[in-house]
Amino acid sequence: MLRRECWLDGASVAADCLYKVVNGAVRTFSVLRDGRRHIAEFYLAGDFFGLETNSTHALSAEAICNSTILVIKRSVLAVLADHDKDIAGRLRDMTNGELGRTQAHVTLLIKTSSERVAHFLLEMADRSPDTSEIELPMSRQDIGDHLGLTVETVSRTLSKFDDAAVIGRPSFRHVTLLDRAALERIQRCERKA
Amino acid sequence: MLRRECWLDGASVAADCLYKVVNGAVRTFSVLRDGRRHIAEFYLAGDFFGLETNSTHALSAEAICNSTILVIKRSVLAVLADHDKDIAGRLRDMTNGELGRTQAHVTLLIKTSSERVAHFLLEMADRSPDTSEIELPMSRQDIGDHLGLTVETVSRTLSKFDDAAVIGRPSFRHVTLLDRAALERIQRCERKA
DNA sequence: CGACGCCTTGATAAATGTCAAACGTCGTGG
DNA sequence: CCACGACGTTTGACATTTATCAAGGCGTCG
Repeated sequence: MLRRECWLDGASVAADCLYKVVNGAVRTFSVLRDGRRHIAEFYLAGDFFGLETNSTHALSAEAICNSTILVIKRSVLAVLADHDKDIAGRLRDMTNGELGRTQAHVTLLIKTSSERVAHFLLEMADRSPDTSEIELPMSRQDIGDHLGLTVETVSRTLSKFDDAAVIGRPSFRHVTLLDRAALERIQRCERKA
Repeated sequence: MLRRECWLDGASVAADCLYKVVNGAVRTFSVLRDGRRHIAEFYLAGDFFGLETNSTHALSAEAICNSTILVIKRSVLAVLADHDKDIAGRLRDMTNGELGRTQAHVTLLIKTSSERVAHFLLEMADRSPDTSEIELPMSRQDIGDHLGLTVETVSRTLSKFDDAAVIGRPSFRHVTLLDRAALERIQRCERKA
């Protein structure tokens, strides 16, 4: 179990283990030479991370609040998977899911700032216990680094949504979805083919 | 075997099969409601595609020149994988590789236009038989849709590289890397952590 | 030779980033 | 308990990047 601000170096530790967020929140990220940081994904309670075993583009991981993390040795998992088809299948499904989410994120990054923020809010809402009340564990900076936007743009976009009564902001880290349909209209994008 | 401009609907066909490019080139893509298109990946001779089995964000595929495609039924593959650990392992490695490439592409999309184009050229060069002579099977529009840029920006960036004697352009679809180090400097970005 | 498609280039506009300042919130220490 | 300071957030003015619109060039194929 790991506690707040524990840090996992992408190059050394991550590839060796699989992790499960028991409670709290984790971000996986990479830092560019010039200091820009990209947050690949946020993982909330119940999520698994560390699935990517590709060595060249390994990500690092950090807890963003007090968190409890379950660590699973890959070597142990491999043995289990060899004997249990169900475990192997679930591993495969998780990797496929991660691939799908990553591809969706790629699509997200070619959109406008409003579309990105709307998508992010809807996604967070869907992952929350209450689908219209969002407790954000991450800062605006984190959101920006995840969406490929600056803090200022994230903040301005949220203000715009607030002005349009699409969301409410009882506090910095707490967002209320007032008009989900509007958000979905803004985030509009994906089509069958 | 499929011929030029054959089209695979992401929703129906793709999830059922795995494909191998015997020769030619294929693009996987999704189209947004407003007409914007995003090309997820280009696949050249020897590459496999159709690994993503995630239903919600399924991609479509198209050949971009005369191509020969090998089609592998997933149901058959599953049976083979059950009996042959080697096949299962290779499937897993391919999926992991795809995940890594997709994550790298996400990182790419937060960079500037020059960095994106430089990265693209280096990647294509590495996948070419001759690592400094690139035959591009795709149009500028395709490159733009892959990098999240407009045709004009792609063209201007190439012209800039040309002016700086970083690349040569004997013809539209043929690029020569004159100064690989410069490209790598431009594309500079990823750091260990 | 001419038409068409693709590519390049230029002028302009829109979106987002940068820089700077003010505001709130929260934790700390007087 | 209140005052202060640090930090995260918001907002504004301005700069830069990239998209958009428009025109012209080049190459290919009928």
